[in-house]
Amino acid sequence: MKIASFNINGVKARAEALGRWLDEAAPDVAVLQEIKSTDETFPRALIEDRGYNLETHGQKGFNGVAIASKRPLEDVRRGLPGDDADTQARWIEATVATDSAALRICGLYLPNGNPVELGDDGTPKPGGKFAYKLAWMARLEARIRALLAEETPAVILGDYNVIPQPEDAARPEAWRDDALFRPESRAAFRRLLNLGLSDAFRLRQPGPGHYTFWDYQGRAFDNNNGIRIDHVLLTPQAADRLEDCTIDTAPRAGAKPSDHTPIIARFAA
DNA sequence: ATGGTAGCACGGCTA
Repeated sequence: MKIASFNINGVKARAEALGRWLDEAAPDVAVLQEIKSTDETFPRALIEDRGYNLETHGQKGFNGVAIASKRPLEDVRRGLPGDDADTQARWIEATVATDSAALRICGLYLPNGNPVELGDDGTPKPGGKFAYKLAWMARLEARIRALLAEETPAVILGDYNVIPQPEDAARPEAWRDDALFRPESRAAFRRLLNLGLSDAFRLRQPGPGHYTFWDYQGRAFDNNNGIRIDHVLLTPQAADRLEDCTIDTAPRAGAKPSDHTPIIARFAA
């Protein structure tokens, strides 16, 4: 059972690259971020013709998430709870039946948070993008607390837009004041782990040099000047079933790539 | 110091 996350940076621009990856990696479930498409304009045939069920949560121009699954998707929920005024499409979840137990899949595109704007007291400026990021992370924490209380296997994966540790960036000093690496962002991410979630990739692979995003500019991929910001977090019941977790760098090296590359977790049954 | 790249959609924002 392979479950993948891929920030595709525009589903319409990625038809060839995404199709190629689905054929080669053949994930059972793929959560997609930054589809940059409405539900109505999503090129569904790209996914469905390959035998996937598809649930989308899109918006025009920006953001947007989706779940593709070879098995049926049930109990689909769109939007992260906790703020009815939030119109950004960044969260979708659904249940996938497996041979052993049901898996809750939560796909997310966490706000970038730049530019970082702070008030005179050093706290995030209300209404700013950094404050929105941190507020979204607080809502995420609340949703994860509820998932943990259910004591069922849940996989919460996507583009977290957080560099957890210095070893997760080729040049951490370049990110020091960035919303992806600010202490507030890292602390909020750590709070999620401290609830009892596991970072699937770090359960299997320690050390520096493992990235999921390389900027389009400055030959960043050729120089492996990347950051690890796409993560697969597991409830304890999901971690019990983890077999491995790998970053698939092949799509980033291909033609007309996304600036992210997929991360894939494999589970028993 | 500036400009370097990309997507959406066709102007400017987002990353």
